[in-house]
Amino acid sequence: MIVADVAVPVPLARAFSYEVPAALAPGVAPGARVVCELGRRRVVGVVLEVASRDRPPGAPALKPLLAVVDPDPIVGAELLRFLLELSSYYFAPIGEVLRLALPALERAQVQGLRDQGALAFDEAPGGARQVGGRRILFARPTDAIEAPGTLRGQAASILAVLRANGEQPVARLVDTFGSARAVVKKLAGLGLVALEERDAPRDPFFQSPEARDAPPDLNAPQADAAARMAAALADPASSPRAFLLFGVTGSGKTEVYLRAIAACRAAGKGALVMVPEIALTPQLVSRFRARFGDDVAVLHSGLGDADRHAMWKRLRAGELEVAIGARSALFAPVRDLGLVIVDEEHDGSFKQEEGVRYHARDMALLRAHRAGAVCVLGSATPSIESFALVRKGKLAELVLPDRAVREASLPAVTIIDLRRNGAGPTGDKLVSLPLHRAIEATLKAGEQAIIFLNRRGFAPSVVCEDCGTVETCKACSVALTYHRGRRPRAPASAGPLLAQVEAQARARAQALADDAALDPGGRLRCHYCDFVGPLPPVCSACGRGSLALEGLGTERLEAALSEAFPTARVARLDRDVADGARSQAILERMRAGGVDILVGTQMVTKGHDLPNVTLVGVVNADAALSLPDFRAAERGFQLLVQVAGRAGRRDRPGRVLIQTRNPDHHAVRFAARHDVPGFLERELVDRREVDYPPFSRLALVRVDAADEGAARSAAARLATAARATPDGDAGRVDVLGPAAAPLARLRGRYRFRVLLRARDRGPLRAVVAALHGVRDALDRAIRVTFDVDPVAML
DNA sequence: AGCACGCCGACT
DNA sequence: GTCGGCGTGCTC
Repeated sequence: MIVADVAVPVPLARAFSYEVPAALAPGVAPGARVVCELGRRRVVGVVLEVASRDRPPGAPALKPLLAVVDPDPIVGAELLRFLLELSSYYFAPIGEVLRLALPALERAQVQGLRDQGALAFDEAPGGARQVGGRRILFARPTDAIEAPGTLRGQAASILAVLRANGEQPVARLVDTFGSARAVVKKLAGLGLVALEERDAPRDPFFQSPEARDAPPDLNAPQADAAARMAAALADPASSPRAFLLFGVTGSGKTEVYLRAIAACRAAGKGALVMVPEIALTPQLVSRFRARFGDDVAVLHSGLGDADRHAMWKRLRAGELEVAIGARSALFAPVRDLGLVIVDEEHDGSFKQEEGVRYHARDMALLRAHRAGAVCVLGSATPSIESFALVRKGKLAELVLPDRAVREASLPAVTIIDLRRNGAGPTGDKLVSLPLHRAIEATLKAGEQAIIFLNRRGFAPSVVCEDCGTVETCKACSVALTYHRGRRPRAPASAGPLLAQVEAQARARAQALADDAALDPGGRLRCHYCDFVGPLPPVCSACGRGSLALEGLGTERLEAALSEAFPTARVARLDRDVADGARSQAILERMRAGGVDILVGTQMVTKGHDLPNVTLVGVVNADAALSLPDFRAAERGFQLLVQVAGRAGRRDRPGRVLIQTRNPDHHAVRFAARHDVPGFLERELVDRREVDYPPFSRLALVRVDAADEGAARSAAARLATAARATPDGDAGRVDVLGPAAAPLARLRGRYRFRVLLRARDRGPLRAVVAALHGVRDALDRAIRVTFDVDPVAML
């Protein structure tokens, strides 16, 4: 009997065996999608293996496969082997990994399956997402006017929104008004709204044609790096095959990537490029398109499922040879993979923190290695893991020491000790006098400033003046952040420019004054569970005291700077004002000179060049450095270097001010000197001392449950079981904990963790495997997840 | 994860 | 007397 082992989309580690009917046999091969019955439902699975097998007598009969989905296997041999290996490395069920990696079923395929008659394909089979052509339904207000008082509630609100903002995609209305779909239909019935279905907008990355560029001349280090990679690409047997490209911001890493890709294509092979989520911008993509034309598959989250499927098929067919995308591009079915590039390899967004918790950088190295491909990790601030791999000889280091534009020099960094420097004229301690003066000078010179503050909102916490209690989220153990209400904009008077500017400044100053008096329009928000509530009039603990706003967030900083520099145009960039597209727009405005001071979080770190920025202020370096995480110093350092890199381009020297209460912290000191290798060297010493990665391997067991006692005792059981394991007992695996997670309660669930640490991977894996058995015996109200090579320790 | 089967409360 | 709550058990 021919038997197929099939990975099905359920969180089970094992594959399931099915009988291959003779009629389907030609299409059933490893990597093929098939329809099969699982329990009582039909699912789409992926064939892992096909074999002729005798069934032992008495064994229960196998169910037959019902249909083959694609004419050819959708997963190639190389990718399938890789996915299996990833699944086993992270202890992730293979079905989950495949679901993550594969594109959705096309509507036509579902139709085809239904047409085959045998199947009742009434909806997308479990696990397989179904997609159709992308059509978007728009609602547009008509000129008709309703009889007064006939509309209530959501109908009235939705109509008001449409009349105020013009037509909207119905899907967007649904985000705000849950039942918008039905309401809009009703409004259409009344003739108040017109509905129109349109094709989805063109892919934003391919909207305009891109003129082909000519490769620029390389400087010597670039040429050397490109040559080393080209040599590796030309001879698959050569070594080294994995590189760390260490180059400061502006040193021309991208050009080296482009050369490597060209060499890869010349060798008849395909290339895969991974970039951090926020770095995947039209600007970056146009550089690739300028060099390689439209033969680039851009895999991004805005891609419709149908487009995604089309990209997948074209890559798989070898029609497209280059794929570029964020983390999930790791699974792109590039044919004859010859090169894998991970840009900004230190970036945290390469680690998936949900579901299958894989690290795309680590897996990129693995995939490339198994495929015999060349792997290039690039960064201005390499991760300590990659640095350690260089030390071990696993990665060959290539250095681009200079900024590619010769006259550009690194900015001068000044550390401002917040313990010695008092508040500037704003009165806020976090806007010190030196920072204030620096902003002043920058504005006077007609240049731009970026002020970096890693805290969203107006005030990070709200505290009772009477009893000192901090308002906290009911579901999470974190302080609630105060956000201002949305305020009316200053009226756009048609007067002279100066008058307008002054009017705006007055409005902003007024807004600030209102806030000092605790504007009732403000909201308390939880940054972890997205709870939003009103600001209570009195302390919710003692019921007496009045509440005071504590600390400084980006909103307040924006207001304070607007007030202090009334003629400056101040903008803010953080998650509250901008999603992906809006943030690009704000950065574009900054680039065009429409903003003088940009206040923002992490988001200001990335994006395209801002040549007129000559001042970068880091308001509080300590926020990042004091997190309860062994990687806090590394992350803080990277952040400081990346932000500082925004200051000074071209002919203008830049200035960076770092405010801190820990001026002696090594992350601050080395960042101020732009000494990346020095920092890594020093950090390695610290890591060795505490025996953390890269000197050990970690696995984090997270336990959470709505019931605190249940979570605690489950964590204790897991820890005990880990210690009782042969490797735990023999001390080959340290078991740390159980302990309450730093965020002890999140979204109403109590969280505990057990950290496993070992010198070698084998024993660590043995313990994790043993704990899977313990988990399966636990109550289902308790959630246990295993995080191999954890990054975020919170 | 689904989706069953399976035993105890408020409704026609 | 049923409809239905979600507790545990299985899926080739």
